[in-house]
Amino acid sequence: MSLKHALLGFINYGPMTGYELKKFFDTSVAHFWNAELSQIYPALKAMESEGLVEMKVEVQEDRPNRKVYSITEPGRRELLGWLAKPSEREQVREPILIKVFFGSSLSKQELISVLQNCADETRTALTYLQHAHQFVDKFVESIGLEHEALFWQLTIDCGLKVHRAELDWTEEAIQKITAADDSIFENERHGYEGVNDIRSAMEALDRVKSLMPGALSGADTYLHSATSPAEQPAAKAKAKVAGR
Amino acid sequence: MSLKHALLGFINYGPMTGYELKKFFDTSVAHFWNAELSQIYPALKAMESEGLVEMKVEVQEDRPNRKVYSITEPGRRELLGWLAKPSEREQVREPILIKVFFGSSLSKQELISVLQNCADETRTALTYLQHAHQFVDKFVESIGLEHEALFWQLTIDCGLKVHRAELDWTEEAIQKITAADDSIFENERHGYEGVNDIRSAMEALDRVKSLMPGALSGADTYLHSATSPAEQPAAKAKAKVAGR
DNA sequence: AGACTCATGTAATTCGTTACATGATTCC
DNA sequence: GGAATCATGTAACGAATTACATGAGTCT
Repeated sequence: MSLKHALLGFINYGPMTGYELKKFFDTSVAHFWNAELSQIYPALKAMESEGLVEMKVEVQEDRPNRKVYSITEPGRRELLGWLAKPSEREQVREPILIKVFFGSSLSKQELISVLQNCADETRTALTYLQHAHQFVDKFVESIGLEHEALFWQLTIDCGLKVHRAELDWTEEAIQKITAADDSIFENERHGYEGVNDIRSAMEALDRVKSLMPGALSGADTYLHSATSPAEQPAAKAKAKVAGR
Repeated sequence: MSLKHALLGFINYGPMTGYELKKFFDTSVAHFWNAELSQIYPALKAMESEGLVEMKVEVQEDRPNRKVYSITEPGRRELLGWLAKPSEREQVREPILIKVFFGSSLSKQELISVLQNCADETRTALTYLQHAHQFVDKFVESIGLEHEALFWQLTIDCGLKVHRAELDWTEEAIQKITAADDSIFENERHGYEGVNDIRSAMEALDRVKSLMPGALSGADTYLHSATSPAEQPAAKAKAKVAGR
């Protein structure tokens, strides 16, 4: 669970409230991690009962009281341990790729506008990240946290690179689709009746699989392979080695 | 909810069972969408009761009966409607970027090995996708579905481009970190006491924000902006225009 | 007058993963 | 003899989003 560790990371900068944590999230890691207040408050409570943080109430007259959380020694240890551990990857989920995958059901124009829309959003994201880069520069200068700048900027660089690649792909995809023969679209209206027999398709799958031993063995392996030996209890031996 | 639509997409190829759907998922869209059987079966049941698919039991002697689902007219309409609609983006969550963001707490060596590990995983994913590309070629040839090849390959191309960008970033990050001054690491052991005062940091944030009006306004905007006018009930007017 | 900021939460719901349950057959 | 394939599910749990609730103070 990364949320707790992200919270710990911020609280490690200095004691703060849930409300302030939300602000930090929104102005710094929003492009790769979101957290709602309704998630932050219970998380803090849980972390307190686990002894990772301590809470002190700051009484206020005119506004609601503040609950200020600070990190404890076990909390700091937990944070450092997690930071140094190899990263679990989150399962990718890209609705746009589902649309492209089944694109033969759409008209050429429909598919292109879906992609166009996608490209526009990516451009917006890129602009945002470029601003964010400048923002970090100014912020770091304003408060004197030059030692953090490298790390913060790196996360933005990652977003920029990945989004540029996405945009690149989207534009290329639009070109390829534009250039494609009309007959591959709107399959239903072209008398295309789907795969006549699913079972023969499945057999074809198996045939090709056996032609390429190991090729797709990674399907389930390559994603969740935070395979530090400690976490892979040898007893289970569930690894599907399939052909290697 | 994209899962239902992905299922519809496959069932649109031809009638099939939950078990077969899982196989198709694993050999075709696994790199951008995962689905467990325990999720597929209830989803199919729900879709049946919504009238999007129809089910027929195929009795078998030696093995458990098969429940074969086929798409209905409303189901096909639902699928086509969803495919043509601009795509919702899923919120990105990248634990690795949290680690980099708080990288100043680690030693240089620790951070580098986390990234090294990440690079290795990305390389594995790239290899997988290259195999997948060949796999699709052979499969398409074997069963004669040339009209689908373009779409299927495009989804793999996307994965390849994005992962190459990720790898690129990771390697660059490792270089930058290697080159960085040692003093920015293991901040706690360098007498770094965090941000002395969170409140002054928050003020600095606000100051820089007002210097760059609109710069970070996109934080919440740029992600979930599947802003087809129909879905944005003007009545709410919740848009945080903040400075523009 | 209406919206936004500060500051806390709870409850409901959705989406997804992991674990558990069954049971014959077939492959090594 | 043990594992994998075929074929269906349920139950528990976890993470995250959305909606709902409260209420004073400030900004436009």
